[in-house]
Amino acid sequence: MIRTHPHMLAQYKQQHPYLVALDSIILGFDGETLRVLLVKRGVEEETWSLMGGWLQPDETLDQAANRILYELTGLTNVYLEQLHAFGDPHRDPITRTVSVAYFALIKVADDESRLSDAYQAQWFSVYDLPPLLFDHADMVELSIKRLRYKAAHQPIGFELMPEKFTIPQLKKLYDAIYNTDFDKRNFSRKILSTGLLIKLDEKQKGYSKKGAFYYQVDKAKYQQAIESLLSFIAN
Amino acid sequence: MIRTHPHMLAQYKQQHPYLVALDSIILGFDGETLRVLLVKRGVEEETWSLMGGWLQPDETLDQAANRILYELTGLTNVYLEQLHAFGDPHRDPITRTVSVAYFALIKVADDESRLSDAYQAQWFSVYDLPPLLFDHADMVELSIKRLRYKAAHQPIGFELMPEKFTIPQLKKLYDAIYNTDFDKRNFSRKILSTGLLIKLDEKQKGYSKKGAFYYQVDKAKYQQAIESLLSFIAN
DNA sequence: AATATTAGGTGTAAAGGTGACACATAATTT
DNA sequence: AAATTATGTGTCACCTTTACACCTAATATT
Repeated sequence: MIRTHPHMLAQYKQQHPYLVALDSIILGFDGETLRVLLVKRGVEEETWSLMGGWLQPDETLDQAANRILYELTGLTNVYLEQLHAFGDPHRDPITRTVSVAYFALIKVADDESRLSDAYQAQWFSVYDLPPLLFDHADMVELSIKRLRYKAAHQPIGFELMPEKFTIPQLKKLYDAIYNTDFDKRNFSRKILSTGLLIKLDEKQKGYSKKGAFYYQVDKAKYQQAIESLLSFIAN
Repeated sequence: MIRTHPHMLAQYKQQHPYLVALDSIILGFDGETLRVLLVKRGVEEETWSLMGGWLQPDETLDQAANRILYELTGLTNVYLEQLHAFGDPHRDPITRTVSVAYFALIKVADDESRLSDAYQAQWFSVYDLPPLLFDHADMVELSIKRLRYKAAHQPIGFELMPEKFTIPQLKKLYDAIYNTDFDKRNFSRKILSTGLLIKLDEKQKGYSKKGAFYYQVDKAKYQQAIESLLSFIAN
């Protein structure tokens, strides 16, 4: 039995334990700019940082990341994915800490009201960030890369949209993600050809004269698309 | 100063530290089958496992993964990439351990001779694995998915090829990765159209009657291709 | 009431890439 | 000298992508 192997235990006891933290890059889209949610955590009043917390003894990493996200936003069922583990020996000057970064995509509208007051949370443009704690700027940078990479291969952008949205709104999101200006005609054709959107009868009022039709995601098809992506790649 | 903030330190002291391990999924290709290098580590004589080790106080995660890979294979400058952190509370029954898994792609020819004897290392087909320690089977599974995903979008397959190789050999690698049989004519057209290969004058002898020309990777262009992928995606 | 304005939405044609398939070629074996 | 076997080039139909033009709906202006 491994469980009680004496050499094994000795080998374990020689090792140094470290603190394990989780940090979340919470990305949102306000209709114009790609934004990241930053907080002033507890006692670190001077510096903006990512929302984070410690791994508890009874949790998996995913559970911990979800818990921490919930503590700040009150949201569950959020798109949340492990990004990368950061383990530079000096990344946290107080004590050696390995941080597992997660990135979350949320619908800003959902959020607004529910934000916990305890953290002085605020949305910042990802292209104009304040100085951040530790290596959190690296984490944000990597998350943008990951978002660009994924959004190019998977219909992941919907995670940042409200329940109903227009094609021009979605185009603005992709413009913001890639910092460019896609052709509206080709963009809408490409998006609609995925068959993942359901056109609603309702039009958006106020923003433009003509008004654009609202769409919503066909959740069943969307789920299927995300899941079948891997088999699909291999022809 | 954060460094000496009293509340801060108190907060840190309440936390539980855990052991941090690294495990490497070392993938190779022998010309026919995609293989993973497994070991019988130290005292765990009964079970095959991934090569792994503990994070040392002075190392980054990448450094630790490289060190551990070197200990087994004697190789440096290997394609090595962080895969995922695994942190189920009970994944290691002896004590709570968070393991950061890395996946490595190596040229089997390189390896052969240099393998350390200390670990009883052996290559196994990824499609026919023995029972593995802890959650190592999950790690291997995830690494195959990642490899399939990446190889579909990036010219990463070359990492598994020897310095010079033929197009039919490369096709066999892709056949093995995707468990399929690509059309040789379309495959070679697609590969050559990347402009990443340099044709050599030399032909492979012995394997077939006609013999296939050897190619090698244009390393400058390859490096550029890997790096420029992100900007490239956004048109 | 008529016209101008503005953003939404549809259409189209050229160019490029992909997939399915046939055949010529080089070198070894018989 | 003929047969064999895997290499490597060629072609054609089809689909996707790109670039660009114009019509439309609804509000704003005169």
